[in-house]
Amino acid sequence: MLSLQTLRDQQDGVFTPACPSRVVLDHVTSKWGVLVLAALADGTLRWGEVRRAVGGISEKMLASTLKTLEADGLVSRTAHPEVPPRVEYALTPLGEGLVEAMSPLLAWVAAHAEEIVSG
Amino acid sequence: MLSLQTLRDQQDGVFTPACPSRVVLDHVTSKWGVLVLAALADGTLRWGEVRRAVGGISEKMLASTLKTLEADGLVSRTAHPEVPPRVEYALTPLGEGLVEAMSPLLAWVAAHAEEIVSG
DNA sequence: CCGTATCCTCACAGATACTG
DNA sequence: CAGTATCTGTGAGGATACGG
Repeated sequence: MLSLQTLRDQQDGVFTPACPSRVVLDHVTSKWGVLVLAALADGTLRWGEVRRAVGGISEKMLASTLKTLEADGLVSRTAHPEVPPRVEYALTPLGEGLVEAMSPLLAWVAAHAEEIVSG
Repeated sequence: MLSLQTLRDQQDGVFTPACPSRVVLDHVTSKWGVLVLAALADGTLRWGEVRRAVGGISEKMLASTLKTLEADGLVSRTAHPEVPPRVEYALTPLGEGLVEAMSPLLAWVAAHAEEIVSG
């Protein structure tokens, strides 16, 4: 099974406290990051659509989560100069790779959530 | 690609605000949860070994993280009645399944961290 | 419609000290 | 060795109001 030790055998010092992977892991596994990325997996969404798709996220946290993901190069933002304004968010190729890597985790959690909370 | 919508098509209401999967997702993607689980993927570890394997985690957070994971049925705790005390932690079958589902994500983050932070 | 700005709070998290 | 106890702060996150 893939363990921390296995990863470190392949890549020296990975996931040690000072390693950048710790920062990326924090972004990716932030409270809302996973859900926003998964929401965009279907394709481009507008701001309000992301908000509804995720559900329960405040405007402030959506803005901040999208900014972090955009700064990380995982999500792209396209503003259309119209009235009323239209802004669209989509996964970058990098973000698509990440969502694929997250998929088994999401599927597992969806499948086992009931078992765990009732357990 | 696996999206929120895809998951909801298969399982009505999953990952909506009131769904238990949100709680499980929070536990699993907590700051230290991922790293502790990955550390245990190699096999049984003693308290101090987990602490060293993860790196940078305080005693308080290790205790609290292990408790949450144990309560979720993902990690088992075995206290050996010896002096000095010896306590061992291991993944349960459920936890092993979770770690397998997390593996692609960890591998992806390890592979792309540098690329992301350097922007 | 798509955000910013502001204020507030509470639980996450670190540091330190101590115990069976 | 394997924790618990306590104190403290920081910032993630929510609510509300407002602006382009």
